[in-house]
Amino acid sequence: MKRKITLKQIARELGVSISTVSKSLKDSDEISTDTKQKVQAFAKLYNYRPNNIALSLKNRRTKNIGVVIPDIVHHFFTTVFRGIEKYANEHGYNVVVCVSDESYEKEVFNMELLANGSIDGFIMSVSAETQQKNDFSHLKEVMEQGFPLVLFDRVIDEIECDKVIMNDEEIAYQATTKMIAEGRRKIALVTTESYFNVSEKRAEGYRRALKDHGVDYDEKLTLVLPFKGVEESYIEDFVESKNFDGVLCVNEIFAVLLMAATQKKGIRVPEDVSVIGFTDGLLSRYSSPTLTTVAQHGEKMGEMAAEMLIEKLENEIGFHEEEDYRTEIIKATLIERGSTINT
Amino acid sequence: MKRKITLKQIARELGVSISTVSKSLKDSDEISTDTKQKVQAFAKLYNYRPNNIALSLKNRRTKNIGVVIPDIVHHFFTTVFRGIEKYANEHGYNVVVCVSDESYEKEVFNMELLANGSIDGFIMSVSAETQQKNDFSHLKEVMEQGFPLVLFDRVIDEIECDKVIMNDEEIAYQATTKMIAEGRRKIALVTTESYFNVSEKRAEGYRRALKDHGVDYDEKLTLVLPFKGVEESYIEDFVESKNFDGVLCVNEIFAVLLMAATQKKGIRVPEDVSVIGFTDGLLSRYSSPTLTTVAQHGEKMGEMAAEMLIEKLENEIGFHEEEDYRTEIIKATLIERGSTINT
DNA sequence: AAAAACTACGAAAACGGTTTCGTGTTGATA
DNA sequence: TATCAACACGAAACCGTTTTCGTAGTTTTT
Repeated sequence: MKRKITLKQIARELGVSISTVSKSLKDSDEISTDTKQKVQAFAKLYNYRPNNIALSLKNRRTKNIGVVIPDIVHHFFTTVFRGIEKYANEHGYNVVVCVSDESYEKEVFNMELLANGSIDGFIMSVSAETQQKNDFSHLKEVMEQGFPLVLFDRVIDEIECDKVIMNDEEIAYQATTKMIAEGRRKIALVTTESYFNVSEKRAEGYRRALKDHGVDYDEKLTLVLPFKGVEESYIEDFVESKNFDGVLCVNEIFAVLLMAATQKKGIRVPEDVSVIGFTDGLLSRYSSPTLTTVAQHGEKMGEMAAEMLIEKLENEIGFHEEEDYRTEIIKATLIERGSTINT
Repeated sequence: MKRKITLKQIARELGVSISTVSKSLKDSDEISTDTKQKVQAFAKLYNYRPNNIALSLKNRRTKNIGVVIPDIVHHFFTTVFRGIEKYANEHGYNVVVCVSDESYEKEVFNMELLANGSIDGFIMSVSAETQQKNDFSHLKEVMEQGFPLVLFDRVIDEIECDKVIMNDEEIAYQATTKMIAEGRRKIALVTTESYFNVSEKRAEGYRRALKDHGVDYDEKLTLVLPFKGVEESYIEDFVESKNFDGVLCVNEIFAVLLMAATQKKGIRVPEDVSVIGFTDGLLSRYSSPTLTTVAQHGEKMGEMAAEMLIEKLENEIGFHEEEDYRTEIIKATLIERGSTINT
């Protein structure tokens, strides 16, 4: 167990001062070529690497970014995370992840922990419980302490900071419009209880599309499912009792369940009913028929979020002009597969 | 932008020394009750929290653990990660994640980065490329530097360290046996190119089950698919040209693709063919029919790995007895669903 | 009343770096 | 020859803690 070598040890070994070693390794021209070469050779031999912790303390920056997300076992968040990690890594940052598990308390706890020096800034998507409670003091707190914050997907209007969101309303509009173009006139919506502003946005796009194209909006054709613990019977009952020829689902699970329910009843997809979902995950790609779905480009969102955060971090070093916060919109795209009639 | 308050500031404000403040906050009995109360009240008022970086430097431990995995957009790794994060968080550790993306170079690079003080120990699953190259010097390196290492799933026999694996051979044996019990006699295997020891283990279990039950092993009934870029036609061709009444697939994607191919050809699952996969992800739960599959209990693996690592970390503080490395086996279980005939 | 023992606190080292500011030794300049 | 700049390096402060050890001042002991 040989601990990593330090400047002090090199200095002692070579009979010079710590400063000389430090400067030599930075190739400072304060030091003679001779000495520099000697030090550099020695350092190389012993595979010297500066200690990150010491650097962090000195520089007051850790080169770590904190990611706080509600869930990691979830395709969308996973892809966003992938984008963050990728961009961060390419730019010399490491990523510390905390999962809030949709809990307000864990979210607050984790953020406080990270804010005690572990990271330079936050990227997060707030938990369901936090959205319900409508309490964002922990976010304000970290911002006041000078931590840059980038919110993605589940963002908070009342917090002023950088944000990355999707064009939920618009893409739902497009998806609905596509079904109308196929000739569908009785289009259903399967959504979740909506303290999620994203679900709400999607519903709005859906309704606007109906309205714009002169299709009647029937609120009975909207099925609202609970956030946790969806039972298949909810969907089967809906399929049984309602009459529709198109469905927009706010995630791919609902879409696949719905396809299974219709098919079970002998209703064919896409001949009798068109189905469009959200999230381009495994389910969409491998269901039968394959699912036409909204690709959210999570990885791109993650990269964008990381880019915005890192830009703030690097600029902070310079002077502090007026805060200007951006909201970037990542455009979702509709991927046409087998559950709709493609033109 | 009010930076966090430090001991020094409290000391100055209260006209005492830094040591006194530090001791007061630790409720040391070196300090008079009076002073302690004053300091504690002040610290509370200004919400003092010790700086993690300074603590790390002082204590030579970061309370961070490094997780290096090949992929995060992958159900199994995601669940393992979830387990790690959960256990770590409950025990006061944060988790830094690096994704190797199946690349040897990234794996080495990330580990070196993390080893410069960012973390206290590693949990990892080696990349495909590393397994191919058979070069594990970076693992030996970090171990020599005194970092505890826990390997999971894709472990390396030649590295001596703590390990967490699944009983792949045994569960494949069980799965195959189950199909034999159903009366299947022509059982196929769909697997990946096998520099993955896990795939190999599964194949072994499959073969042993056939042998033990007197079923002929026909090597033509084994389909080996590439690691990346599987095309559906490979599977369809296999279904077309071979004759089988049961299939064991080493992951759920292969299983779902295979079910789709058979159904397309008019072969029914499970009436004509039983199908069993690995990984209890969304696909297995929402496919039609639902898939009988091997639940790998990734979360449990993650928790176990974290537990083993943290135990090593906390014990290190004491004295260093003989190294004793454990290999824990997480028992996979067979989840019976609609793609097999359940008894 | 002198010695011993507490009490309550501060100075300083240490963790591992970076960086500013001397300073002794050269060689060149006036 | 006295002065000065350049060169090459070292001392020390600093980042924010913890912890050991020293020490005034007070109290107890003999």
